[in-house]
Amino acid sequence: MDIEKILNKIGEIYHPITNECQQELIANSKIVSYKKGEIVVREGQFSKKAYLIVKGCSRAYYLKDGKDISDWFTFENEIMAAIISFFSEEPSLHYVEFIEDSVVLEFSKDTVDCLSKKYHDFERFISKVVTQTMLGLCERLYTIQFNKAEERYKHLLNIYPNITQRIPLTHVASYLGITLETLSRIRNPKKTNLIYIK
Amino acid sequence: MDIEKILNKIGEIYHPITNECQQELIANSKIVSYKKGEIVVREGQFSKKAYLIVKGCSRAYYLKDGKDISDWFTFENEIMAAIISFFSEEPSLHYVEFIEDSVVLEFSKDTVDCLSKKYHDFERFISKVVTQTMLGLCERLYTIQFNKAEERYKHLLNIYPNITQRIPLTHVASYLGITLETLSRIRNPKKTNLIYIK
DNA sequence: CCATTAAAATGACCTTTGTAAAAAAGGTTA
DNA sequence: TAACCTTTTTTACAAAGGTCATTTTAATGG
Repeated sequence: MDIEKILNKIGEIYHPITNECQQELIANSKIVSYKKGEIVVREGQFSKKAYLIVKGCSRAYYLKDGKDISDWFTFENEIMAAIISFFSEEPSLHYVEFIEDSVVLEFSKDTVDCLSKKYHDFERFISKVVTQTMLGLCERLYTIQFNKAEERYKHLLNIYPNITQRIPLTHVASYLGITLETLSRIRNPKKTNLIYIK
Repeated sequence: MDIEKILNKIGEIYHPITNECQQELIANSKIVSYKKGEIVVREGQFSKKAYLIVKGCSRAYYLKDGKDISDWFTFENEIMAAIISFFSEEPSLHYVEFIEDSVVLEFSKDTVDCLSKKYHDFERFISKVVTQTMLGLCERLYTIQFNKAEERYKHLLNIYPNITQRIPLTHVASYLGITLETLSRIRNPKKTNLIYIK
């Protein structure tokens, strides 16, 4: 598995990382495999780790009144972190779980800070990641603010056409801010009412 | 009106800006006054301006099916921008409007980029602003994802206890993702049903 | 201070979505 | 393959909140 290739790939998406910097990042990271269902961060913990997904996928979720609510998903070439804990001095509200058997490049906030100081490119790279994340959250807020369940689901399918092949529907539903039952109704609409109108 | 004081203030909140950098920022900015109701950015425009509110307040909103939906508000010592247009090469989805007669320190994305390159402090300052904005969006998403109208309103009052003194209720309602009527019901609950139970 | 306009509250009604419980469909393992 | 467990679908019902029309209240300009 070719880490350089992946770093070049995400460099394209955000901001290119120089070779030297890539090497130093790799030197300060480790490749780790996780099994489906493994939880790497729990509520209340302080987690300063980031996980660049090489293969597989993961989700962040939190418990509200005991209910599991998914907050976001990350797939190949994306970075997962317990965002609040990673960027602030607060404990995590989120759990982070791998949804498939996964391989990740794991590195710490310390490494990020250190490389940011040393390599201007890396600072810009991180800044772009954060900016893009912010813009993504804007869009999600937009989607959720005044859209009906069905519009939200369709919008999600636009972005991740086959998300339902990889993520259980329960998680997709809570991510959309709706219940599993509502999602199920959307996916299996009834025709009866329409047919019997005289 | 003492701009240095305001820059020190927001420096405290995010990351301190050196005096030299402050001066250069001021030299590349201008103080502008806007009247209540003035719209400075419209949908479809490209806007690379940021507005540090010295006095007054503003809101960003968008039109969905012709309906005015407020997306965020900024008050004294906060920075307003048409976030999408400012940070990406996309045209703005938002309108930006001043809700009160306001005074702002106005500067451009070019100035931000230039100062970021020149002053490491400033780059960190901006990075913190973006990071904090991102975390704020996370929290808002959290509030809106699975909370009832009343909980959302109370949560907002927690953060901005007297927002209703400055922002019309229509805008507060759409910001919360609910209708004005629903907000009105929350604020003026009926007691009748409870009294007449035999 | 009145006239006019804009903002907010109210009430009746209806749609959407949540809740709870049960059945069905899929997966996994012995 | 049978037994078990998890995920998804289905149904009936209830609650929350949206829509529309109307009234009340507040704000603003002559």
